[in-house]
Amino acid sequence: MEPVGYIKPPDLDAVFAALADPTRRAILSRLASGEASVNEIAAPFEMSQPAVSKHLKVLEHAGLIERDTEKQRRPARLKAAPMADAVNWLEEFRTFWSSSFDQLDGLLEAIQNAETKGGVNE
Amino acid sequence: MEPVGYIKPPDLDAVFAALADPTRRAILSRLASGEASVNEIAAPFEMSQPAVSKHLKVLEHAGLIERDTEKQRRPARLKAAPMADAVNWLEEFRTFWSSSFDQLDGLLEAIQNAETKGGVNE
DNA sequence: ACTACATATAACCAATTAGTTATGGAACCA
DNA sequence: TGGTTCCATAACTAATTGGTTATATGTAGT
Repeated sequence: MEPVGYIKPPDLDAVFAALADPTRRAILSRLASGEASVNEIAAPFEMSQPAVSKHLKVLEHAGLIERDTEKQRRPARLKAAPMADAVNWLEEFRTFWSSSFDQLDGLLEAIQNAETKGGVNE
Repeated sequence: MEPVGYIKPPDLDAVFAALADPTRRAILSRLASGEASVNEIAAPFEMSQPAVSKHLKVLEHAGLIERDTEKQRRPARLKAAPMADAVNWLEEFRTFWSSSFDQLDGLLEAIQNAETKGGVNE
């Protein structure tokens, strides 16, 4: 049994890998407007139902969806929490893409990092 | 020649795939504290230099790093812009992970989405 | 009991990935 | 000139991925 208050560390490998496929991103977008059955999810895609079931399994494994079991349908519902983990990791780099950092071309970068003890870690 | 003002569409496939590997994320974190040569990057890892060169190629292809050429070194520097594209895509789902959306268990979700015309797309 | 439906699973396949070792080539040092 | 350092490339391999078709399973309808 897990200790009370246990929080599983975000599996960024699985989350980013799940997000790396356009079909899976489309599925997530679809689920943002409500849960859907496998066939409903599969309809827009030119691909077999088992292929979609596989994508759903990848998404579920990454914690990005949940499956229900009602009658013979197994609807999927969005679980966006792991996306927050992904964004949290990316946010550590915000400095580097905002405020036209590229123009400074790494000048401030060196200075700034010389006086911060910490760093960007996983 | 490209038209003036042309903006290449973000290749989310390549960006997310590049981020899906822990070695590559560690490399990006390393580069956040300044550019580094291939050997400097490779040092902390228990893996051959060619393996690291491959990772760098993946990161470069995703637009996440740039390579210089000075003397015989080929230092890599962080280019974080594609991370902003990734975050932008993820931000569309912020509603679903913030404000304890999970507790509501999809109740508000259905209502809210019934009255918004648009949706979350790629 | 038979049929249709919704989904999962198995077996297979081609392409990609992440690593390896071996080698090549350019730049520096003596 | 010869050796060393830095890096890239080639060739190979094992594992993973994303798809297929065929089949199995559970549920519902008649």
